[in-house]
Amino acid sequence: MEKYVPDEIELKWQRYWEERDLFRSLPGGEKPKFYCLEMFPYPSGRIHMGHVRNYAIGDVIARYKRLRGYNVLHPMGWDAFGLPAENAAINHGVHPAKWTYENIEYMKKQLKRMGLSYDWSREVATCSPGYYRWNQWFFLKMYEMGLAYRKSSSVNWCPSCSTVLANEQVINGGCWRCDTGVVEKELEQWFLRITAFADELLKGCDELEGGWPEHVIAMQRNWIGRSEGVEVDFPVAGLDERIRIFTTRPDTLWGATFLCIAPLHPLAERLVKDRDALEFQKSRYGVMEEKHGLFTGHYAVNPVNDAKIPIYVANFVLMEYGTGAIMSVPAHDQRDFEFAKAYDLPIQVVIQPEEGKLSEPLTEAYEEYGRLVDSGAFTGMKSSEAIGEIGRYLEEKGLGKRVVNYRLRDWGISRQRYWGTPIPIIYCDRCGVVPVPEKDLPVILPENISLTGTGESPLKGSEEFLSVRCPACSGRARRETDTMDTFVDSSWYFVRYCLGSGEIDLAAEAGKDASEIGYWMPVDQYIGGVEHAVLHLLYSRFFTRVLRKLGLVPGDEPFLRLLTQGMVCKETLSCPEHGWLLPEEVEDGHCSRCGKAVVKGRVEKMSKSKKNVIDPDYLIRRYGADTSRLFSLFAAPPEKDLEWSDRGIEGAFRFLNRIWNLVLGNEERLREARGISPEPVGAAAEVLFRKTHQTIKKVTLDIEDRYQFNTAIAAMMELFNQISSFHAESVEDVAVLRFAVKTLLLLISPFAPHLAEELWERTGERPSIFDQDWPQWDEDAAREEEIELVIQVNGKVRAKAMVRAGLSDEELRERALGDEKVRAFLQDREVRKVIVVKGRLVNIVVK
RNA sequence: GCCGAAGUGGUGGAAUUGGUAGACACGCAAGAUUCAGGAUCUUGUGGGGGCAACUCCGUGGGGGUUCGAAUCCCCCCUUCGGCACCA
Repeated sequence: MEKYVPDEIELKWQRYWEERDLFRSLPGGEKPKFYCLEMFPYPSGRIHMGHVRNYAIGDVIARYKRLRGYNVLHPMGWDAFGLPAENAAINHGVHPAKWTYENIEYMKKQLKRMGLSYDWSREVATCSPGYYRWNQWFFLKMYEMGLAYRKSSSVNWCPSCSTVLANEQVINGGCWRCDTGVVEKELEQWFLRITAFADELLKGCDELEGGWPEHVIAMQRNWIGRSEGVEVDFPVAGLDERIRIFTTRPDTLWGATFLCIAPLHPLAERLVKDRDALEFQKSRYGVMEEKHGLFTGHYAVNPVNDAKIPIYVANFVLMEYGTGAIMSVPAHDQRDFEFAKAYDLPIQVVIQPEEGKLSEPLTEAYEEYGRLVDSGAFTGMKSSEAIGEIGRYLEEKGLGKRVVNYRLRDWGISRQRYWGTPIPIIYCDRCGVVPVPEKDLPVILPENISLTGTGESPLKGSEEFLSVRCPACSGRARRETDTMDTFVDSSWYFVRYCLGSGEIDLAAEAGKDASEIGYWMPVDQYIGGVEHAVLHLLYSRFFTRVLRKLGLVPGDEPFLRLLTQGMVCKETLSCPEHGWLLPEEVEDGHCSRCGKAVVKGRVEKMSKSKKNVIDPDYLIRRYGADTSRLFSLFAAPPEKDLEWSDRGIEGAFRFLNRIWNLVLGNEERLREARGISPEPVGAAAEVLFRKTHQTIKKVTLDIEDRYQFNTAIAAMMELFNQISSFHAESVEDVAVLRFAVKTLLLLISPFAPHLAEELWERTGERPSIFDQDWPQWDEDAAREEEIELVIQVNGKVRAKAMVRAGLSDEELRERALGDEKVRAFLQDREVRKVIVVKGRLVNIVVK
C-alpha cells in the first residue's frame, strides 16, 4: 500500500488552495461574518513553536467557522518595526529594511508551509510607508484632539536599548525586552493621553466579561487601578502655601501625625534649606529597601483639628501618583508606622476594631475598617460610613474634595531609535511646534543613515531628513527626530486588514456608512500570548476608542473574544561547567564535552538561550504540517502551557498514519458505496452509525463552546478506533463505513487539512473538502438504546446493569431494588430513601 | 504583601449543571507478525489484598455541607503568573 508521505500531499494541496484562491475573503453577502485573528509576529528570522501553536489554534477556528457557513476574514501580517532590526544593522552592517524584508520572506514561506488558511492578499508590514503614514495620521488627529502632547518628564531609560520605555514596558525594574535595569532620565517626550479614557477603559472591562479570560480582565482593571478618595489641603504654618494630599482613608484624618512629600514635589525646594540633604533624598527615591525621611523644619496644619504636624520629605512618596504628598497616619498605615518608628513620631489611634480594643503601644498598624475614636463629630461612626460622610463634610467646608485617582499614566511614545515611525512634527524657531500637514504625509524614514548605537536619535544624523521648511512660515525648521513606540503599529493593524490590498485612505473611510471596516470589525476571535495581557491589548482598546471618535469603527471594543494560549515549554538540560545544553550535546546523561553529569532542569518556556527549543522546520520536514498542528492542539488545552514531548508528536503522526492506512486499505469499497445512503443493518453497524453521530456532536460542542481541541481530537480518535474495528460485510455495511469515514474526514479537516483533502478525494469525493458543510448530528441517531445503570448503596457503587434507555424513574427504582447483587447488600436492612438520577444512577440509602 | 490560575495514575491530560474518577494519548507488559531490530496489529495496565468472585484505599493536606464531592464551603500547604511603597 502507498505510504503516507506528508510532504507530497501537503505541497499538493497548498498549491491547489493557492491556485483556487480559496481563502480570499470579500465583505458582504448572505453569510454572517466572522473575523478570526491571531497576533501578528515580529519578523525575527524564523517562526518558533509558540507561533506554530498560536497559528494552529487560529486556523482550526477559521476553517471550522468557514465550514459552518461564515464569511471568514483570516489575515496575517508583520509587526515589522523594532529594535532587533536596528541591532542587526549595528552589529552586522545590514540595513534594517533589508534584514526585515528578508526575514518576512522566509517566515512567510514557513507559514505557507504550515497550510494556514490566510487571505494573504491583505498582508501588511507595519514598516512600509503605506502603513506607517496612518500612524502619523492618527498622531496628527490625536494632536488636534488634544490627545497627543509633549512634556519634559523623568522617563524610564534602558541603557542597553538606548531608548525610553513606557511604564508598562518596565518589568520588575528592568527592560521588557532585554531585562537591563532601567534608569531615570529627564527628556522631552511625546505622550498619548490614554488617561483620558481611564474610566471608559475600566467600564469597558465589564463588556469583555465572558469573552475574555477572567485573569486578563483582572490585569487590565488592576493596571488602570482606579481608586476613590479625597484631596485635602493642609496649610503650611507661617507660609502662604498649602500642600494638597490624596487619601483613600479620610476616616483616619484625625490620626495624621505628620505629612510627607515626594523629593520631587515642587515645594520641596522651597521648604528644605539643606540642598545636599534634599539631593540625598532624591537619590534614594524609589529605593524600596529602606524608608528615608528629611524633616523640612516646617509644620502643616491639619484643617479638621488644627493640629500642627511636621512636614517631611520622604523617599517612598511617589510624585507620579495622587498629588505627590500624603498625610501620614502611622496607627493605620503600615508604611507610615515604620516611618514613625524610625523617626520617633507620635502614633495616634483613631480607628478601633468593632470587637475588642487595640493594645498600645501598637506593634503594627491597624489597617482594617472599624469605628472612629477621637475624631471630633465623627467619633463613633463606622469607617465605611465615615469615608463618605467626611468627604461630604470636607467639600461643604471647602477643605477638600472627593476625587478619583488612577494608577494608569499617559503613554510615552517617543523612542530615540531609527527603525520606527517618524513622529510628524516640525520645530520652528518662530512658530514653535508645528504638526506636519496631512497632505505632506507620510514623513518618510530616510534610508541613508548611519547606525552607531550611541543613544542619540539616529535621525539626528541625517541633515536631509532633519532640515525642512516650516509649514506655517516657510522658514528654516527642523523635524522631530524621535520615532514612535512600535506598540502604536500594533494598536490598529486589525483595522487595516479590513481594507484589502494596496494603498488605503483612512481619511476617506471616516464616517462612511457602509465601510469595509464597519463590516468586519470587531474581531470576533483574537488569539495570542498572555504576555500581551496589558500592553498591546490596553493600547488597542485605547486606539479603538479614538478610532470610533474619528468615525472609523462602529464600537469601542476591538476584540470580542480573546483566547490566550499557554507557552510552549520543554525540559532544560545543563552541565555544571558548560551551562545549557542541547539534547544532542548529552550522551547517556553526561555532557559530551566534559563528561560531567547533566542536570535535568525544570520544564521552562522554550528559549534559544536555554537551548530547549524545537525548530518548526525540522518538525515539518520530519512529520509534516498536519502532524505538527495536530500535536500542538492535542497535547494540552489551548490556554494551558504545553509541554513538548517527542513521544507525543510520534503519537500524533501515528494517528494520521492509521487514518491514511484505513482509507487507502478500503479505497475501492469506499468509492463503490458512493451515493448509497447509510442505513445501519445489524448491531455492529448501528453502533458505528450511532458513534458517528455522537462524535459529530461532541466535536462540534467542544470546538464551539469551549475551544477544547484536545478533547475534540480524543473524540475523533475514539471514532477512528470504532471504525477500524468494524468489519463491513454487506453493501449496507460499507455505506455506513463510508459515512463514518467521510464524517471523520470532515471533522478532522480543520486540524489536519491536507490529509483531509487528500483522503476526501480518494474516497471519490470532489475537492475541496472546505467547500462542504460541517456535518450535522441527529439527536435520535446519537441516542443510546441501552444505558448502563449504576446502582449505589449508601453512595457506593455496588452494581451496574444494562437497561433500556428512557425508563421512568419508577422503573429504574424497581430495577435497582430488584437487582440480585443489590439485594445481597440490602439483606433485610431498612430502605430509608431511594434517589434516582434520570437515566443514569440509583442510590439506595439504608440504615 | 495584594490579585489571579493551578495541584487528578509512571507521563500529557479527561470527567458539560454535585451523580460510575482516570476518556483519549504516551509509556510499560505480554502475545502475533518478522531471520533480527524497527514498524504494525491484538490484549492488559490507578494502588494494596486475594487463585478467584471480590474487596479496601484513592483526585495536594485537614475539616464541613450532601443520599452522593475532583467538582460546593472553611482552614492550611505547594507551584506558577501578574502587580508591588499607588497613600
